[in-house]
Amino acid sequence: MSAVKSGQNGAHKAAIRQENEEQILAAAELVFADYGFKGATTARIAEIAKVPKANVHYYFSTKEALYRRIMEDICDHWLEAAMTFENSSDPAEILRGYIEAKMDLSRARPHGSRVWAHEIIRGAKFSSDYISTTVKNWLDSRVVVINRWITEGKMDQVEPYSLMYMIFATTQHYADFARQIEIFNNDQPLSDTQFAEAKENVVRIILKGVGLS
Amino acid sequence: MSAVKSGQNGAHKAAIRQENEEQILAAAELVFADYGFKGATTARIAEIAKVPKANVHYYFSTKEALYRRIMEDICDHWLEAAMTFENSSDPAEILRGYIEAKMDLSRARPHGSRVWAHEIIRGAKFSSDYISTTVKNWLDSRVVVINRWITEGKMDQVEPYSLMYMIFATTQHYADFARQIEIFNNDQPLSDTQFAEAKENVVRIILKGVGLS
DNA sequence: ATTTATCTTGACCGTTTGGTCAGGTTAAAA
DNA sequence: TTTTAACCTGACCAAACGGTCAAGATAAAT
Repeated sequence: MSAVKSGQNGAHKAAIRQENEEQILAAAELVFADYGFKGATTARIAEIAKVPKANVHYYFSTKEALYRRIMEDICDHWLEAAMTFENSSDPAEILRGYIEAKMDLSRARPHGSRVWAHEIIRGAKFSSDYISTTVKNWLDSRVVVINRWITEGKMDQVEPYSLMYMIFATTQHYADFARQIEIFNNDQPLSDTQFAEAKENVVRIILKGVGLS
Repeated sequence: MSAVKSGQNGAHKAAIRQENEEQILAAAELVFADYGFKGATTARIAEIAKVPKANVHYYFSTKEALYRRIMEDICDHWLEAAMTFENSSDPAEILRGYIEAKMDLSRARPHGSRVWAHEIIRGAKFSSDYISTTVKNWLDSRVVVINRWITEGKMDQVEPYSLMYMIFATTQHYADFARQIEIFNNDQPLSDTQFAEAKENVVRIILKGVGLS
């Protein structure tokens, strides 16, 4: 018997596998977030996941396989946030919704954002395909939407890419540079209230900045 | 004789030392920018600097000493840009000048920005003192200036920290995420013209966003 | 009860790591 | 010219690295 109870038909084994994989994935996300792919060590991941190092390699054949799996999970979550950027309805509400979704993602999964940051800073060696296809297609279609809003006179004539980069940068900054923000905030992580206010400030400045308020 | 000629009084030796140190420092900045402190290797630094690995340790006793030196140089350059944020004259011009100075810094020294990003993402293990003293003091004094502008009715009532974080994030994004931007730009680095336009767009959105245009 | 498939892990392997060092070269000082 | 101080580097080392493996433990299937 273990902490995970057996229902029937090998449910116990399946549960053990799931629990171990989750523990290893969570540990890996943290370690990759701190050190990037090259700097991270499987020994440290095993230590945090509280399993022997050999067990990490039992569930994930190589460090690279584990890293790719982490990247997939991160991309899935990013896509979820991206979905909030629809092309119907009111521009201000759409932009607000997307900025808030990205801010919330930075708050809920800060490690994921930091892994992504490492990946891009180093030159997107593992993810350039994903960026040049999935992400680029998504971005280009949003650019079309923004340009339509501009043509329709709904907002200022801003360069859509510059605007999107500003949104990417600012929202992810609250995850990637959380430690710096914490130091400026008298060594205290932003409280839920402070974060909610930051979110509102970001939305307000950007919306007004592009003539949407 | 070597490529570096002797003037007199040990000038040759001094010149050799300077040239080697510069070559090692340039290589180290690049490698630390790619991999962070832990992921970087002295062998790779030596390879890029085109000196034997033992020579790297002759000029810089340890990898950590080399890293600290790089961080010092980065901080010096950041301080230069920070100086453009004066507390006299027109708010719009001051903010514009600072944003442009930070964008130019991202363009001129992208590796430095990426080293800094690694450092903070990992938790500012080497630089928390510098941030909590020099940088925090500078930031807090700028916050006072911005609050004065607000009191004087010169700009909107924006939370100064949120604004500064937005400027940090957006300007540094053009260095740290240059590879991602390059992919979006059809695998071409931003040209000087594109970069100048991006700079102007950032300035325009932020200035208007805080009611300064 | 026995077999089978999965899970577990200490010990180990070849390679890479940061760092050392002895012995050599070069150029400035005496 | 001789001495001295600085520079150079191949060879080396202990520790840490990603990954392997054989032998054992556990639980599902027969």
